[in-house]
This record gives sequence, C-alpha cells and structure tokens, in this order.
Amino acid sequence: MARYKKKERQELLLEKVSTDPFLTDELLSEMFEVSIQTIRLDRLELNIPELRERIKHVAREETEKIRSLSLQEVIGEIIDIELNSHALSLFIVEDGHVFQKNKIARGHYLFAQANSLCVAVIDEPLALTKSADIEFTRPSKLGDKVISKAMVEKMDGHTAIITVTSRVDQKMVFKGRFEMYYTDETDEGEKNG
Amino acid sequence: MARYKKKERQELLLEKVSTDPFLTDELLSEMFEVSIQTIRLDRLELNIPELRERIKHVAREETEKIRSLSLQEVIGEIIDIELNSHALSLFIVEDGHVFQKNKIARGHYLFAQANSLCVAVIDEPLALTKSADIEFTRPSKLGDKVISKAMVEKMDGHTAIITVTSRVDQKMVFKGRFEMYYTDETDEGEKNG
DNA sequence: ACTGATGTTAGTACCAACTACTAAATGAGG
DNA sequence: CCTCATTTAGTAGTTGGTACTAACATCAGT
Repeated sequence: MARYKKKERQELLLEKVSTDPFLTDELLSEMFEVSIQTIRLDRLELNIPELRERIKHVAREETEKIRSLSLQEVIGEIIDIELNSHALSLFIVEDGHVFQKNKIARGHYLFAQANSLCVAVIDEPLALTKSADIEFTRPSKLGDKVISKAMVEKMDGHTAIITVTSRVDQKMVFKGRFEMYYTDETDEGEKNG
Repeated sequence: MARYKKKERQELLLEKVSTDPFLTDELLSEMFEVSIQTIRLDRLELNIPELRERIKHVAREETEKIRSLSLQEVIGEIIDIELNSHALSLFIVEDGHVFQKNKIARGHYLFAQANSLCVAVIDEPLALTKSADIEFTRPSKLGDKVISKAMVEKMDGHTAIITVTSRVDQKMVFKGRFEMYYTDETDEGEKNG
C-alpha cells in the first residue's frame, strides 16, 4: 500500500493522536511508514505536543473531571440559595447522562439534581433523604438546561418537607416531594456503630 | 527546622506523591532538604514509580474511571436478571458516593441503582421512569455492598409497576415503587420534535 | 575513643523521548 | 533538466529518570 500524501497523513495523525494520546513518534512513524523526522515535522506544523505533554494533559484534565463528576457535593450548579427556604440549580444534560439510543436523560440524574439541592438547602450539618415522591412529567434531552427549584415547605424537629420542580424552557420535566431528616450532629453513625 | 528521620520522611513522601503525582525528584529533594539520591533510594524502597510512570498511570486509570462513572448504562452490576420479571444488582459504596464528613452514601446513588435496574428489567426498546415513591429506611455507608432487587408487579399497555428493595447484610436500606413507561418504539422524540 | 551498621551524598554511564538545528537526498511538476 | 517541496539523516542538547559504585556522615554500643 502506497504511503499517504502529506496532507492526508497529517489529518490521520491528528485523529490517531487524539484518540490515543499514548503513541510515541516511533510507533507513529512505523504506522505511517515514514521516518521519525517526518512525524516530528508534522507535529510541529499541527501544534501537537510531544507524548509526555499529551499524557500530562490527559492526567490533569481527567483528575479535574473526576472531581467535578464524583466528588462534587451537588449535581448541577447552584445559582441561588437561601438556606432553609429555597434554592435554584442548573444542570446541563450532557452525553454521559442520556440513553445513547434516544438521547433522553436517565431519570436518576434529574433525581440527583433535585436530591442534592434538597441537601444543600438545609442549613444543618447532617441532612439525609428519608423518602420521596417523584414524577417525571416529560422527557428531557441531551443539551437541555434543567433549572431545578427547591422550596422548603415545613421544618419541624428533625424533618423537613421540600417540594422540587425542574423545568426546561419553562416546561416542567420533573416534580417531587422530599422528606428530609436533619440534625446538628455531624455523624449519627456513632450511635449505631 | 531539623530534617526528618528516614522513616518519617518516607511516610510523608508517600503521602505527598499520592496526593500530587506530578512532583519530580528534584522538587521533592528540595521539599525535604535532602539530596536527589536520597529521594530515589526512598522511592526504590517504597516501590514508588518514577514521575512519568505515575502520570501515565493517572492518565490511564482516570480515563477508565470516567467511563465507568459517567458512561455506564447501569449503576451497579447486574448479577441476575429475568426480563419483565425480576432482577438483582450489586452496588459497592465507594469514596465518590458518600458525604465526606460522615461517609454516608448520598441518596441519589441508591436511587440510581434502583432506577437503572428498573430500566434494565423491562424488555422493551424504550423504558422511562414516570414516577416513583421511595424511602431510605437506614443510611448505608462507605464500603457497603448494596444488593438491589427489582420485582415487576404489573405490566399493562405501556405502564409497568416495579417494586425495588435494597439491602446491606440483609438489612433494608431502601425501598421504592416505580411506575415505568415503556414502548416498542426506539424514540418518542420524533413525535414531539 | 574505636568499630560497625545505617543512612546520605556524589558521581558516572546509560536510557527514552524528545527539541532544535543543519544538511543532504528524493520526488513530482512544469 | 531544473526547481521547489518534501522527506530523511545526523548532531547536539534537554528532562527526568535507572543502575551502579564509592565515599562520607552519624549514631549506638562497647
């Protein structure tokens, strides 16, 4: 098989490197059947950094993503909050949140937004969901900006009742009634453990 | 300030490197006020790989985590399933799933396990959660192995009723009643869009 | 104070995977 | 055939290491 022309090779190179950042110049030169120098010239022209920089970049970026995905306290971004009263959050439906076949958001992400908003709105060290009554009124889709609103209806003793409504373009996609347990102790585990 | 003793230094080194894998031997040697060789001997004794290997590891591992966290079809691992009848899944509570202060699992992860199990148990191209009535009967904690069981109670027309119970060591931590909408069409969006 | 063991530092040769540069060889088109 | 673009070759220098040898420092026990 004949080797590629410059332009073609450079396009393929870009693709290769972005799908697999772990390829050395040597490996790439073998794949394209050109010399290492050619690969290096190509990278220079295309502004593709060297292997180690690519790996470093991936490592840094991914650690950030991890934090924003799994270690975040709240699903969605809180845009307004008055403790023990009400709160608003924004959640943008991205690729990882939807069913691939129809791009409809999985219900548990909408629930997560509502649930974590309830936790956030309560101004106590410990707030746990005790029960909830929820309804998905219409499907929300990839790219939707979901605005969730939590209203604290009642707080007495150790139980709060919060109603949540989530909307996309003013149209309701989710509503729920959450019963939260809260206390000023940081950890209930001591009692049970 | 006096320099640390070997043992102490090595413990701190381990901690440093695991919290920030991007530290070179040179930087570390400056931090501990010892020579580069000492740092290298320490790494050798503690089996800490060199900078580049650490970065590579982070880059690879994190990309995998991303996939398993955000792109997975089901939260938890399905361990038994009979379509349109019942299903079991296992979800292990990890660090990213809990409140840091008390190590109690966030409710929406337990909900996600139950919800995705309901989607999985229905043998139709499209299955969406319509509403749910849920209860968190006791907190589950870091390290818990949560076994979720979904039972299809009724299926008629386009609506299924599924009850889910989740247990840790036989003790119930979550129960819910899910109303699912299903159809044999892959995408309802065509009608609305 | 002397002896050993342990710990620390210095120094060398080598490696991968580069950058930056110069220079030569090879093509392909007019 | 000439020419310009492209490709290849080769050298020197860089970073962040490994692997190894040898010397030096420190302290503990006798």
